[in-house]
Amino acid sequence: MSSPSENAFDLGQFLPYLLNQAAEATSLGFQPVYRSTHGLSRTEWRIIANLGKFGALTAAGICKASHIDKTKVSRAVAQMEARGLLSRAPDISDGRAERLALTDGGRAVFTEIGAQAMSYDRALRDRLGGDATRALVKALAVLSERREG
Amino acid sequence: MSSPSENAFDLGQFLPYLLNQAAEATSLGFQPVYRSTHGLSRTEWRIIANLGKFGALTAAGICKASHIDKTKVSRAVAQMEARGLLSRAPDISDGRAERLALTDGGRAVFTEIGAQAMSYDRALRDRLGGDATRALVKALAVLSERREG
DNA sequence: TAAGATTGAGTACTCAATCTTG
DNA sequence: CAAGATTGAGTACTCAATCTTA
Repeated sequence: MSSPSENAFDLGQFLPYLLNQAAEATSLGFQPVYRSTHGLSRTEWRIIANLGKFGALTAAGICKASHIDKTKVSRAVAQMEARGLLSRAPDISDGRAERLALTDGGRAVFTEIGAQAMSYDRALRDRLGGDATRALVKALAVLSERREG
Repeated sequence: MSSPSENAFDLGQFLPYLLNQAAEATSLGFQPVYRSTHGLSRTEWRIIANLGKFGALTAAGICKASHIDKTKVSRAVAQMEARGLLSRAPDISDGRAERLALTDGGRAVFTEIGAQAMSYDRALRDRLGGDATRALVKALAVLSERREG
């Protein structure tokens, strides 16, 4: 009765925990690429990835696309502008917003890290195999749906 | 040629990013249970879950079991002791270590949050279905394997 | 008044250094 | 000197408040 009960909660079978472990393991495995080589934080790398994909965005657009907090984006963008990775221009249609875009240097970083990211991703998918990868991606999409609350 | 290329990196198909999105969505969904109701951080809740499962551990044991950083554990444990959730006792066999265990109050918290966690987990698995859940858990285990490096 | 964006204050995290015991 | 555990300093995050324009 007082021994480890099969009715007791086991963190090791809790999906949010298992998801976090896999997310951290795979994120840490890729971290050296943007961190050691380019001195970027994960937030900065994600902003570069979004600007590289969409071409130009406002800060709010980056927030929506990446689910990064607006204060993180604001501070990261300021530093990335100072480092010459992106440029800011007033938004023609909305005086409150600013149009953010990668500079040539930022695009070069995107191209280089992006290539390594695709290679890293392929390696992960190879480890899983095609069927398991498809099943995983589908499950993650279901779990990522934002519920009202 | 300069339009969004199909050869360019897409964060939305990058497994570490997708894993992070799902991990955050599911973690945030459960957060109110330990945070609002008991004023616990995720680290504190994880420590309770580990002590609840294993009965008693040293700080290093918690680190190994949960992959939480040792300084996080040290500071969380100090605060949890002050709040009466766990107790410390000198380890008989090793004068450097301390044996950590839940108090009656800590066990009550574990029982209550644990029950809600199992319910939350069941709901997630129901959303996925049995086959998808099994495939997901297996894939997460593969991706969580710590690689040398 | 709301939305885009920034700032300030408090908290928490990260990394190295430290203390104690094996 | 290595291992368990804690502490300090610097950085980053979180949440509320603020500023400007729609």
